[in-house]
Amino acid sequence: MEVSEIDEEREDLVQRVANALSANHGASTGEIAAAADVSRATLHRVFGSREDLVATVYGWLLEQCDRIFDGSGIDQAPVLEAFDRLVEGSYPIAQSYWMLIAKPELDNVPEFQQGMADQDSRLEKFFARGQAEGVFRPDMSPRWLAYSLGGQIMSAWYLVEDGYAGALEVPRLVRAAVIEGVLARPGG
Amino acid sequence: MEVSEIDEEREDLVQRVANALSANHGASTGEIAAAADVSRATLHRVFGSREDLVATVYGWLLEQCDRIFDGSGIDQAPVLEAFDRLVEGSYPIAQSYWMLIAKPELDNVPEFQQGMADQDSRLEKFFARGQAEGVFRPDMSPRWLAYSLGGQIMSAWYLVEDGYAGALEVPRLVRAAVIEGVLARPGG
DNA sequence: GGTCTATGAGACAAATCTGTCTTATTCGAT
DNA sequence: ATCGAATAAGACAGATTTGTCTCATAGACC
Repeated sequence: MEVSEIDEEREDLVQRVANALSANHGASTGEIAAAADVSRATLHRVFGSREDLVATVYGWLLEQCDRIFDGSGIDQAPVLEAFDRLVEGSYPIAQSYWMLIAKPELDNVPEFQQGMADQDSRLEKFFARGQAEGVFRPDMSPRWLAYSLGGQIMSAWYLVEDGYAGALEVPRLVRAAVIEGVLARPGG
Repeated sequence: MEVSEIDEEREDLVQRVANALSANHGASTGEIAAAADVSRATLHRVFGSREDLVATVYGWLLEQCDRIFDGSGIDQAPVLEAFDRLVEGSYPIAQSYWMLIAKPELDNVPEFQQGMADQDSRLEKFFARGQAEGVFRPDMSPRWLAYSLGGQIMSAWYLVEDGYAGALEVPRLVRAAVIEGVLARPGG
């Protein structure tokens, strides 16, 4: 058994646990284990206590977010191209990431507070860059634009979850709604 | 003690319990009681079991939503006027209402499923009406526009919660972001 | 085949949560 | 001042959850 396979299995497990926790924040270790398709004993062997498990999942989500931001070229790629890649990349973990925001379980863990603040700042800088380049309107704070995008991606996740759109439509829908707005335009 | 005062106190209590549950979905009755500033005994006397308590809060939130929709003139008022009142009215309960969406606790209670489906449909109809009147762009489904607005209001709630905007700015911010979009326009 | 490792199943005590009760206190009304 | 209703505080048993342990099984590797 190779090391990379171990890692892959472990990451798959973390992913499944994250999904289980996202779907039901207060799930017991028994429910999490069932949803992740492992025994409760294995869950404890791998992650330790429930608190450790949650911390591991949170840390993993923050790492995922970092990778998605990196991969989208958020810091240097042309703004509108990065925007599309950002939406496409972050949409799958939208619900899980929202759990980070909504859950106060780890409010007293400075590491996670800092990690989330860093993600927020990075997205805020992206919109500030877009404004400086004249792409985004300058009369709303980059912070609000960042929050707004996050909410749209979350909404798109639920739209797909509820069966009203396909996953492949998400980038188009979010782009149209966020970038262009919902107003009908005589000019097209 | 008059009846109306009893009702007011009860409703205040429900409000505080809703806030406590919104801030921490998995809160124990002890935590909820502490957050609502009553004893755990009173909580049980008033609401019954924990499950009954959650059901009461959920029902109350759905009623609130109905009242806000009614008050905004969602079904008949001029679209853009209703839009502003909708945002302004629903913003305070945004986080609480999101709890309804995110929590599967009452998935097996048809009453709540129906109530939420009704709210969704009502908001969807609003956007369909706006499209029919030529106010909203017709190339995105009303369902997506409804979800999108919900996400924006949620984002605005967090923006205020985190101290990056004042409550009074919310209608303007949401209106600008949703209606007009974030793109800079040569035409202003 | 034999061995080693990881896992699932189940049991178990400790901790936590829930629902109920009793008692004392507070507050308003008379 | 006294009464009565509502509450807070605390105790309590039962249920649930958690963390740990043991044992049996399945699969990888020699």
